[in-house]
Amino acid sequence: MTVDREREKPGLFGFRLDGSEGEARAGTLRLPHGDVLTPAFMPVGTYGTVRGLHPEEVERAGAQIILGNTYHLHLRPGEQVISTMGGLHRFTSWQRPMLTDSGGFQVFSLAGLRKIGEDGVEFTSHIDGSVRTLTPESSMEIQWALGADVAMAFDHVVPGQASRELAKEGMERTLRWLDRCKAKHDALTDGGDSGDSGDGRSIRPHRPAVRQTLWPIVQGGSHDDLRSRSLEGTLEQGPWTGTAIGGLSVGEPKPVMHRVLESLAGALPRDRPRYLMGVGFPEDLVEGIARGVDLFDCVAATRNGRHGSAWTSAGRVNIRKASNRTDERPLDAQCDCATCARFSRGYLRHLFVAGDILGLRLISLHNVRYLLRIGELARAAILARNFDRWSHEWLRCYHAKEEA
RNA sequence: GGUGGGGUGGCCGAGUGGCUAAUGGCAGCAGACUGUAAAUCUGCCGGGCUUCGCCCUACGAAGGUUCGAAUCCUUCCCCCACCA
Repeated sequence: MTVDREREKPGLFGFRLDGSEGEARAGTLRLPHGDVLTPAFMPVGTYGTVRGLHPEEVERAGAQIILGNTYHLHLRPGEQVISTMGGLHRFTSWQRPMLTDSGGFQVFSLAGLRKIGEDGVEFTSHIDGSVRTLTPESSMEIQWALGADVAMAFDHVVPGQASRELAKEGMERTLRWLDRCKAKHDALTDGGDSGDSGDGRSIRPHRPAVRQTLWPIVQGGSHDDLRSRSLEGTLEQGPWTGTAIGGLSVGEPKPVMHRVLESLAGALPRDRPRYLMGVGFPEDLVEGIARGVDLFDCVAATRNGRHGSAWTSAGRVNIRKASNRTDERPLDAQCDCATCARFSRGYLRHLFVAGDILGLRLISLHNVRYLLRIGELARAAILARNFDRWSHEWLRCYHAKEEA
């Protein structure tokens, strides 16, 4: 069985640098459920599903790893249910690697529904109004029960325009919480046996044991010195198998994001994957890769897809526009996705106007593929030591279209 | 032929004397969306202009009452229901 073979490997978690050019890197991330070739985009599956898409479609689009969300899965169906059902992989029938976000982003996105304190955060559930508490410890317990390959530290995300004072507070709290996350995660990791018979038939409660790693998150808002202190404090608590950069693309101007990435690039461990959380749009991936980022995730592919907005090599396409009514062309003639393989813009527009879910699905699928392909193209360019030229050309064309 | 009900902006449908160019909804047009409270949200949506304002034309048609009418009166046209 796969599981047993993986156990025999020297390590379940690893990262190998396959090539680099400037800051840009190509690598192989080893996780219990398989390898991830980087740079890579990770589709977001908040509720244990990449919204609207069949896991087979997500696989065929080239996704190597997807996300789940602690807060949302805790509210519904609850980690007990998922654990009883054999863990998130088995529950969702996704057998490739998975990563769960800690709920830290919800501290930011559900700002109107939560109260933050040193111990943790109190949320008023948007589902039934009940009060739910998330702490560094409970986030670890939930993620442990979910059993993704990678668990994320519970962090305090502040808005991009946050004052230095607020950004400092969030950053320092994130460091204190990281200490608690690590202690709790270590305890969980050391505490159990594998709990998994490995034959795939066990219906015992799922206990992921050592098959999960914890990644810390660097915060500090738009302030380079805070970012630097955050990274320093984070690495002191290591070693870690990966490092995440959070609190970007939350309202700050793009040049600020680029500057923060540049300021961190030199100090981030070279032999560990770097994950830029919540990013991004196509241009953000290219800009991020150029600044040393290996992993990305973003809801925009599926959300914008559901809203009828597609990324294409000719610029953004709003499929609902009247100009698409009798357009025979695919969304993007250069795209190799299943949507572009057989559907016209005119038909896709019709599906949106008619309100059929197929339209949402097809454009979501296209957008997911579009971002995954950027990772693949960038990787190939880096390995061919052609990334600098490729990325400049790509960005030049991209911005030309934006202005057209 | 009789009786009753009704005709409102592309469609449906509120409004029964001034705050009405006329609530809503749909359709239409455009925009937003970055670790998902989003198949969502926002703006425009009679015509024209120098468009945080002004001017025209408007609630089946014509005429009337009134300072003022989609709203009241008269006649006509059309639709629906029931009765002959």
